[in-house]
Amino acid sequence: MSYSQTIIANLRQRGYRITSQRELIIRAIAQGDLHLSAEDVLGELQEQTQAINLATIYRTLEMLWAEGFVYRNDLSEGKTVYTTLDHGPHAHLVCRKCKRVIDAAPEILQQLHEQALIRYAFEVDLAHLSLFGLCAACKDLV
Amino acid sequence: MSYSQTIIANLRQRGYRITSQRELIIRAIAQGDLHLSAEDVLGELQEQTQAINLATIYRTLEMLWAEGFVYRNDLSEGKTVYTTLDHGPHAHLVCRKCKRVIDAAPEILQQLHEQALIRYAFEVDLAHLSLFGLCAACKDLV
DNA sequence: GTGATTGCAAATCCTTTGCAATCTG
DNA sequence: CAGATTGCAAAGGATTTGCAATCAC
Repeated sequence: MSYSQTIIANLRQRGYRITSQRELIIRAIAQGDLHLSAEDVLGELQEQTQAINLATIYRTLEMLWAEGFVYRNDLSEGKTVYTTLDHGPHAHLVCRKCKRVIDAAPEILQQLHEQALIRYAFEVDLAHLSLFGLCAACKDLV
Repeated sequence: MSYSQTIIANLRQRGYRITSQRELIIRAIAQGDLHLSAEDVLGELQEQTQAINLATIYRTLEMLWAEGFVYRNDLSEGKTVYTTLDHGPHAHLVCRKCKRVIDAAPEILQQLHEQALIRYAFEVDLAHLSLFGLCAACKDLV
């Protein structure tokens, strides 16, 4: 069973009605490794000539988040982006000067994850990570 | 020298002009351990009957962040908050269930810091990093 | 059928911007 | 004095909301 189907089955079980809109939105967000904003989802769906109202997308994403099926991240770009839970862990390196966002490989988080577990029995949520700092270009300007 | 004075001296050195508005904003944000939004800062200043335009506060906070004097958190819903912390670098492990905050030793971030530099030439801000996840107690409940 | 969900448009909220007036160095 | 910074008001962009129409169960 694909992840989007898992989500749908669970939602039905919890009493939510599965409309064609919800199905499309869930499929869009569950398929990729991307971080999608509400507007991104709209874009994805419009490519398939499936017109859906933005407000519906906002409502659905909010619902999926509240129900625990997607993560919600604010990348300092002014808009909220969502990802599914099976999206592999990785960090966002957000430059505080030029606002560029670099997706970093998950390996750089390994030791942090291990050490937090060993020292504090704390399980760091790797898919939630946004790290601020300075990118190469901006660092050199200082 | 107080931390706000340190900031001011540094800014002057970097060619910024120190206006009364900037001084007030810096004092407001440097004084507490709180996370303040632009509007919060306005509130603080209005208590002292110091009227400052919100746009100025936004511009100043943005500048202070870009220059590395304040930390910025976009994790809370809706609006951006800022903080200064003059004490040593450390990570906050924030449990997303019970909201408990564990202060972690900076060493657990070492490899992450190094790897981000090596792979992406990205300098991660180590101080006042907030990492979300599950603490020991809450992990066992799941 | 009935209550949940959608679409639409207007409303809100946070943040940014253009520009003339005002200050700092 | 020159250029940086402010205030103001208007613009901008993301997100939310009220309400009638529509759809899932």
